[in-house]
Amino acid sequence: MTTRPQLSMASPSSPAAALKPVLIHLLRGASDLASVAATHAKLVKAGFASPLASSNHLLAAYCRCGAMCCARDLFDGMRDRDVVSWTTLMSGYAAAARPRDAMSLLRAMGSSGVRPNAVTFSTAACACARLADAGLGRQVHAQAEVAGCARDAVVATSLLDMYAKAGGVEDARAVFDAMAAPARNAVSWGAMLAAYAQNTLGDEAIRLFAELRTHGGGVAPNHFMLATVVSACAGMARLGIGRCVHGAVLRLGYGNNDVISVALVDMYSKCGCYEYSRKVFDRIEQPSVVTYTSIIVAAAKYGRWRCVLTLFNEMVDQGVRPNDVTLLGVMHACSHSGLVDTGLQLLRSMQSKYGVAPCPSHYTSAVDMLGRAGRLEEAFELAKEAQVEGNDALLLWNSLLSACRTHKRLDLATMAGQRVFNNQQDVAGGLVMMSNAYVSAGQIDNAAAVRSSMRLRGIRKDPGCSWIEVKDTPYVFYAGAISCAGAWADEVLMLLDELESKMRERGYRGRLGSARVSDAHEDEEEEGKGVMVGVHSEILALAFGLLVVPKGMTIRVMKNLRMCSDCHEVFKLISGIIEREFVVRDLNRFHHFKMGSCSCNDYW
DNA sequence: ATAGGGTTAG
Repeated sequence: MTTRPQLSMASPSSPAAALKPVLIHLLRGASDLASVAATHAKLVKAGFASPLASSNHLLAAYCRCGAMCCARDLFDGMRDRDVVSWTTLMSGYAAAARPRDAMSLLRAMGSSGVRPNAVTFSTAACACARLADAGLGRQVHAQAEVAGCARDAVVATSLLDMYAKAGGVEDARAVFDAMAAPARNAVSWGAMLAAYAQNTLGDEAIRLFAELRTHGGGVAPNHFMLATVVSACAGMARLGIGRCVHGAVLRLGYGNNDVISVALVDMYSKCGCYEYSRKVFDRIEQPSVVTYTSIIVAAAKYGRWRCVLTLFNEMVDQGVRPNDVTLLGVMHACSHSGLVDTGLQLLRSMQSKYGVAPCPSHYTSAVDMLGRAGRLEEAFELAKEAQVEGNDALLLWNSLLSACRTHKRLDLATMAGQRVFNNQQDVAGGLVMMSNAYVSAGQIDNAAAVRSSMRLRGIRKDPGCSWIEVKDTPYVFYAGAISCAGAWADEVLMLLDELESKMRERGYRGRLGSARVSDAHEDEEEEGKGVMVGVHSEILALAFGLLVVPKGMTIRVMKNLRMCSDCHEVFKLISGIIEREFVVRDLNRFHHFKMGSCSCNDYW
């Protein structure tokens, strides 16, 4: 930021009183520490440093620069402090990712006798949101209620957001419901939509969006809401509704909004329609880092590495500097296409070439690609070199464990498993990996032991499920449970029998449904309830899709976990037997099955 | 003067 010479050159002959508004104006426009400090000096010289209003402006200016030490020194030296002084400093701490300091300031404020106002409560709620601490947030809520501020639109919206970010969607909704309808403005509707979307309640987000249009009391959808709803559709892979929302985006005149375009690119790619993603991207006039990244990530999901590298080079040529997410997307593309050395090179050169330091996720991606390629010793060395901690470490070592499983390297799996256990974090994923590694090595007893220790310790993993959208309605399938097919259940079974025998003729040796131990990668709670014990959810969803999706239409199956190698083989075989195309969305990529093969070329 | 919501990655 530059200072404004025409303002700093206030006439020396002007009376001091005239200087004050000029200096205050300077402060309000300043966002760099040097000019704030310079103006501070001038204020002191002119004798205005101590009056409350000037100090508050200075305080706000220091907070805007993120110079929290300067802000604190100033605050501590102030003779008088009013609610604005306290609130300004609190808000500075919250914005500087120091929510704990903001909250201790709230307590100190209480004992100093200055009464908080609506802005103070809103700021405190924001700090609690950053801490994701609903307990502390509830105390703020209670204080605001007592002070009569809780119905204030801004306070209520901040509290709503706080509950949502602390995982209490019901509490967030209660705050929303308690707001009088006229108090609900575009921001509160947007915050409630985001609350659902961020807590993976996409259906609720879509329902609320519909409610806005019928009972919104004149509040029009804005770009915040549209981006949120599109992202909710992406999360649930709901192509039908996603296209409707895209229509609304265009009708409302937001077709040129970058943030919405990014959400649309992501939505179409997660719905299995890369071509639509491409169309949305091609309409963007001046793609930014984020828009380039969204299409790179989309192409990476489809294993289109040539496309990814072309886009990446084009972006760099255009002078758009890649960020950490872009580079991760390119690395994923390398990983999913077997371009191990290109990917590793990128990891080693990202700092010098693009000024981006490798994050834990970049190391995880690199470990993943080495692991897939069977270069497990290198993967292990790199994992150690990365020196990551906490949840990041879990992801990293899990990735290695998964590779150990695929390549039946129990020796390394045990060492990697140890690293997972050493992390005091959520270990469910690691334990499942361990159990699967034992299964692959034929050590069924050990696998069972890990599983039962999980049950004893009350550790659960999200059950694996697959779903398919038919005429805008999602049908969700769990392993072994055919009841989801409703009236079609019997026909699903018959079709699976028929397919199994046809696959046999082509050399398939497995079984689609039986109590196989290798099914351990999916939840077995449904065991016994279904007619076909052990049949994987994606196979059920596919069979259902083959029956109900009209011929000629691509069948799109979504899955919340990664597809297992058995199912991958089965899907390839089925696509060769039946002349239909189907797309499976994995946890992290797409598989397009056609005439007996898959777009991933078995790299996954 | 001080305050509230959104996109890409996992």
